[in-house]
This record gives sequence, structure tokens and C-alpha cells, in this order.
Amino acid sequence: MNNTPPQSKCLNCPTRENTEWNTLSEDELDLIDQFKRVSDREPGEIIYHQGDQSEGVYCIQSGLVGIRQLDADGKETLLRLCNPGETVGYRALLGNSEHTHFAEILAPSHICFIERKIVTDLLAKNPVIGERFLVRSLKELTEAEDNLVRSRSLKVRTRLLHCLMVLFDQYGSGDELSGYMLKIPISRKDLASLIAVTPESISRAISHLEEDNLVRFEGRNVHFSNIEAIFDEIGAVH
Amino acid sequence: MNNTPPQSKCLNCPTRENTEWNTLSEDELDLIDQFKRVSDREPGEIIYHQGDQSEGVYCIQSGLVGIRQLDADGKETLLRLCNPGETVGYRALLGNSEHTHFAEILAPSHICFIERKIVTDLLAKNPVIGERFLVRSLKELTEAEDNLVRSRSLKVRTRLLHCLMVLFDQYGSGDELSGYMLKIPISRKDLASLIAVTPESISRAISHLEEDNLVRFEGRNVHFSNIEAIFDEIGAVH
DNA sequence: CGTCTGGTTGATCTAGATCAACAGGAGTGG
DNA sequence: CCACTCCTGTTGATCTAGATCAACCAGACG
Repeated sequence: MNNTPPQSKCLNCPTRENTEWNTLSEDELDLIDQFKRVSDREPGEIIYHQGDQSEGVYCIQSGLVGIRQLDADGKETLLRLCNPGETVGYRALLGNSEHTHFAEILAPSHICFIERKIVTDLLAKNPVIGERFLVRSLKELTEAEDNLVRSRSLKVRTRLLHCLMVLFDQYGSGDELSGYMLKIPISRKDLASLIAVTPESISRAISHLEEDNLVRFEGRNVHFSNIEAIFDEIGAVH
Repeated sequence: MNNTPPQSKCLNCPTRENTEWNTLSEDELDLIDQFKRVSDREPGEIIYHQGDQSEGVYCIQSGLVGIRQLDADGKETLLRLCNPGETVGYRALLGNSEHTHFAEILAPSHICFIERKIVTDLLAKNPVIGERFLVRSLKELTEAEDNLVRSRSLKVRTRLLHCLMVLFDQYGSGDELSGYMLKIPISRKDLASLIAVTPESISRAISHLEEDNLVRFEGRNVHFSNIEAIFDEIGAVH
């Protein structure tokens, strides 16, 4: 854990507007600034471990974090990716439980740690924050269920397409003229885990998609050759 | 929708202690009593539909409710069972979204409907309720994720055993001397849907479990012949 | 009675897992 | 600099759990 502190004000944090914290007053932000611990994390580092007690929450200032869960056999599943602005580790804190999953840095990141006590104090003073986290957890719940239903009814090819479009939303670029593209921020293995299949299946699915001229892969770069057809396939389904 | 009103006071509701509403004052309970609509529902009736706007929440006084989700193909998945004391339909209301699933009566039930306005008023006055629903949604989220991970890593047999033990928790009876047993409250088809397999697979899994002398099925009644071995199997896994 | 629904069993099929080999980097160390 | 081992990703061959298709039985119900 490399602790270079590029101490900066929450008030000026480029992601603040999109976070659960955007309702805080300047005073409250100052409070956080005073006690937060900013750190500089490298891929592979673990922010908190499954089974640990919650010590606070972690706000992603920049970078990328993966939420993974270990099953009884020790195999891990990548449940979701968390982007700048997102606060992770809030569930164990608010639900008063141990962490049911663990968080791993996937790209060089700046992470702000906010101690448990600070969070609970803020929550007590400002119930709107609780409300925001409620809404957040409801959204995650819907996503988790959709995910479950999708993995029951769709085949690998369709789930992969769906996943690519979700990633495109977050990391995509380009337009109708220049063409759409996407730099996938994670490895094939993680991509596989995210849609609950083996890396081999991902590889094959990619080959097939390329044969059908829907996409073109160059390592982690994806060019969408026929985005219309992709939408058709994940919309109409079958 | 059969509207026989066995009007009774929330204060005396046998399930109130376990609900999100158990922090309400008598005044607040009176308010609900005044406006709630109690109804008597039969299996097959739908409480709310997927895609509908939220009109309020539904508190299960007695009976059994199933939460189902339709996928793009129109196939439905049974996501969870809701028991007396549970409030359903809260997610669309609190998340300000349409219902992402629908709720179906699975056993004759008494359902109390509480209008949206009443709920939001209570929430505004008493932030503890919001907190309770936050905790509830966090718990459901953890369950959903565990479910997802289980259905990725465990085979049908083990998932069925796991599911039976969860049902046993809620509907089981018996003790070490007389033996443990369980009356499954749902059909084989729903049991199958709950663990994301076909009814045929459930049937076969049951046969195998009986061959191995772990359980004995008589219709919807299950006798656990060797509960130790069952715990072993879902604990150690593989 | 016939018709329906719910459940079981058998035969077959297939998507995806598993096992195995290999190819390109990227470090590491002599 | 080469030789080495890792590590990620791709491809091929094979295997299998569970889906699918089909037949059948038993109880419920008009």
C-alpha cells in the first residue's frame, strides 16, 4: 500500500457531482477533508478483504476498482467494476456486517478512505446521505437481479455483447462518422468472470463475433463494425 | 381481486415486531390503520405488475408471495419468496422507478396496501424507517449476489440441498428425536425456477438424493433422513 | 367421463467446461 | 545478449451436466 498523499479538497474533486456525497455542505466536506486519507494504489492491491469488519468507506477519486466475491471453493467471481466517483465498502458499514466481497485495484487509482466514525456522524446529521445510499443499493440490487436473469436465459454470445455495450457506455468513444470503439479496461479473464464463463468461451465468442463482422478486436481495443446489428441482437434477443 | 376487509389494527398484527415498521409510534400506526386497505387474496393473483409505476407498498399479514421477473423472451424467473411481515413493492417506491419485477400470491394471503403518499410522509417524519429499508435492501443484495455466485459454482444437486435448507429455516419442523421435516410451500416448477433449472432436473436431483438416503419426498413433504450429511455437502461443497 | 395440470422418467442433444498445446510478450538473471 | 520462466490469450479435442423433447401417470375438476 503506497501512501503518497496528493491531498486535495473534496470540494474540488472532479467526480464529486456524481457521488452520494454531492449533497454535503462545505462544512461537512471540510470535515471529510480533515480526516480522509488519500492514497495512491497500484493494480493488484486489495482495498478490503472479504470477511473483514468495515473500518470505513473508500471513495474512488480516479482509477478502477473491481468487486470480487470468493465462493466456498475459493474461486472468485468479478461482480462489478467501480469507477471514479463511486464509494465502495459502504455496504458492510451501513449493513453492520462484515464485507461479503473484496475490492481490488484494477488500474492505478487514487482512493480516499473515510473512517467509519466520520461516516456515521455525517449520516446522523444528514439523513439525505442515507437516502442516497439507499437508492444506490436499490440500483445495484436491480442490476444484480438482471444479471442473474440474463445469465439464466441468454447464451454467452449475447451476454458478451451486452457486457460490451455496458462497458461502451462507460469507456467507449467515437461517433457515427469515425466509428465507435472501446478500450476494455480489464483482462479477458476478468471479462469472462464478469459474465460467468471461462476465458476460453470468451475467446471463442469473440472469434465468432468477428466472423459475423459485428466487432473487430485488437487486444483490448474493440471496434464496433456494426453497432446496429449488435443492438438488434441484445434487444430482440432469443 | 377479492376485497373482504378483515380490518384489524396494525398494532396487534402478529408480524409487526419483525417488520420494517416496528419502530413506528402508536400515532403513526393509527395513521396507517386509517388509510390502509386490507384484502384477501387467492393464489395466482398478481399484486403488482412488472413495469407498473409504484402506487404504494404491500405488507404481507399472512400467506405467501412470490417475486418473479420476466426476461426479454417473456420467460419468468422466481427470484424470491416473501413471508408474513415482509413488505413488498418498496423498491419501486423508494427508488422512484417502475417495478422491475412482479409479485404473485402463492398461498391464500391477507395483504395490507399502504398508499404511496402515506409511506413518503412517514419516511419524511421518521428517517429510521428509511434506514430499515436500507438495511433490508442491503440484505437482499447480498442474497442476490450469493445466489449468483452459487449458481455459477455449484451443481444442481447442491443448489437444491441448499435451497431445501433455506426453506427448512422458514417452513421446517421437527427435532432431533422425531426427525426433521419440511412442507415445501411451492410447486416443483417454482422450486426449479428458484434455483434456475428445469423441473426435470429437479425431479432427477430429488431421485438421486433419495437413492443416497439423504431425504425422502412425499409430494411436497420432505423428510430429512440424514441432515448431518446434508450440512456436510453444502458446507464443504465442490 | 374427458381434459388439464403437475410431476416423473427415459432418450437424445448441445453449449459450454475442461484438458491440453502453443504463441507472443515481459521480466529476470546469468 | 540470450535463455529462462511467467503470464495472457488463442485454438483444438474431448467430455458432461443439464436442457430439450417426448411419453406417461395420477389426481383435480368441469
